[in-house]
Amino acid sequence: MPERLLIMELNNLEKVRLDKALRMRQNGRDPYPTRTAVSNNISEAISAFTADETVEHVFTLGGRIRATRPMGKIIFAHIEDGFGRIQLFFRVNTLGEEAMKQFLDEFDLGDFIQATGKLFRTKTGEITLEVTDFKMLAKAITPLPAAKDEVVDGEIVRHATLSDPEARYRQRYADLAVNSDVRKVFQVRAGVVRAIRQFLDDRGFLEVETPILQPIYGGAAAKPFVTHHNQLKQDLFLRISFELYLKRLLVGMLDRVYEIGRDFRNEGVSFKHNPEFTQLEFYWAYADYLKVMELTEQMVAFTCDKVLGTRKVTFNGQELDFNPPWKRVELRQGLIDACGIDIAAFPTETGLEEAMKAKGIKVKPGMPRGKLIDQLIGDYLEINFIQPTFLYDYPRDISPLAKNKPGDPSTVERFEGFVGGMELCNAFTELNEPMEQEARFLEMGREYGADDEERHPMDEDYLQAMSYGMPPCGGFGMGIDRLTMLLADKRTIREVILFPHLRSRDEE
RNA sequence: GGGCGCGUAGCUCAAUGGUAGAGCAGUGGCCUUUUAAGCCAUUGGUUAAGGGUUCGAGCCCCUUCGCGCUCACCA
Repeated sequence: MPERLLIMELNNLEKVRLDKALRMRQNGRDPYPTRTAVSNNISEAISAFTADETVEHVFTLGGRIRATRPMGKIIFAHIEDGFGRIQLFFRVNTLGEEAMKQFLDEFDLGDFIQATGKLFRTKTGEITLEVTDFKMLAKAITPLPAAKDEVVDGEIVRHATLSDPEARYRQRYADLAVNSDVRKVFQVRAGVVRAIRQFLDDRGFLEVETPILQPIYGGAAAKPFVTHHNQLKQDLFLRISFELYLKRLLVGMLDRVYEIGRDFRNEGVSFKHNPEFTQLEFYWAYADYLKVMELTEQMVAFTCDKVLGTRKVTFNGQELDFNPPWKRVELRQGLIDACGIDIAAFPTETGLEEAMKAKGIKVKPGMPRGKLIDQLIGDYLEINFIQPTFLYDYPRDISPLAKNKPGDPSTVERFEGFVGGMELCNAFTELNEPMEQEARFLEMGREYGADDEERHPMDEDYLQAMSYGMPPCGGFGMGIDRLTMLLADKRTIREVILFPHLRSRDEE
């Protein structure tokens, strides 16, 4: 075994632990054995014992040492694995003095240990493993960033545990090892994805995968990340949405498709934005945005049932009720009620800009009308939609992929879902007319200008696909991270992403 | 990118411009039903990094790095 860890300058605590590992090896004990004899996880052992305490239960358990209480001739300790926590009881009568000394000399908090013995209850009633044999499974050189723990009312209370957000995100492994509530967040997250898959699979949707590396990006107004294929000498973009590829599949008669995957947007980070995030999109032939609205309510309610067992969710100190139907607010009327501006009365950006200025709203000059409306939504509506709410019927000029509302050329059939003051999802009746789609692309090109990174590039192959005929359909996109935030009661997206993006540390 | 705040021992936190401390962890002892066990003793610091003011800087000033909040940006 090498006697150093070259990547790290070891502090005193780490040197002591490394010395212990080296000493173990010298004494013929492997601090990192290849195999274990673990028979069950801790939760299984406890369940078996409580099911029938009259018979003898012998287990070999593995886990990290979380607390030790040596008391001379006996030692109490707690170990924890991914499923539970249990007390160990070491006694000189059963183990002998040498083994007791070995435990005290070689084992530290955070080490992985394997312990064999039978379960019993101490006189305070705690289920405990009386250890007859034990060995090191993996020595921890760096101490876990936590002191001891205790159990108060069934909850594990870790004292002086890692709490600096930067350290927690950079060393998420330590955060997870030490803060079991963080582990729960990611169980919720996995449950969300599992529930959504089940919901869509049950309704005949086909899960597909489309390119992440795209020669032309589209489907959203966002700045892309750029990369390069060396051999093909071709610039490629990391996708900003799946939309244009998934809708090509409807042309190909895959009538119901969905994808859960990663989108990348080269924009600022915030409590609800991470440069890469997980998105669900589905497309549904022969449906429209009204049907999608209903399916959305059902899907989210189903997810709540599966993951939390309730549709009433506490988020940010407020109770959210995910029972359908969600509140429905028409965009134009919603803005009239919220700020007194009727966007239909201002068909040009200059008119709308004047109206907003008249209300004392700060407006950056030269914004297209769509962006002005977007600002109104953000300022007056989004933050106030705490309970699940659909905002519907958007202006055509901020929705280049959505289909016109019949009889109203300035409005498209689009809705966004808001919960907890935050946009959760976005959906529309999909534009399936190639001539109109081409016109929209050209308009967007004019609106933003050639130098605006957010302009929609013309995707000629997408128009080619649509020209083969695309069935009428509804489409939908939702941020998985944001839904997880709501169900896990986390106010920042970084809490629901295992390794959120952080600036690189400058190491000289 | 702008504004405000923060960065002290492995972890959690103290410290009027005047000798950098505590609890836990660690180390050495005592202790056969404890549970943040207890008791005695004890190690541990380039106060994020660099520069400046001062007799003297963790504290005041400047620069840099990182993080947080917020504004801007963000279909």
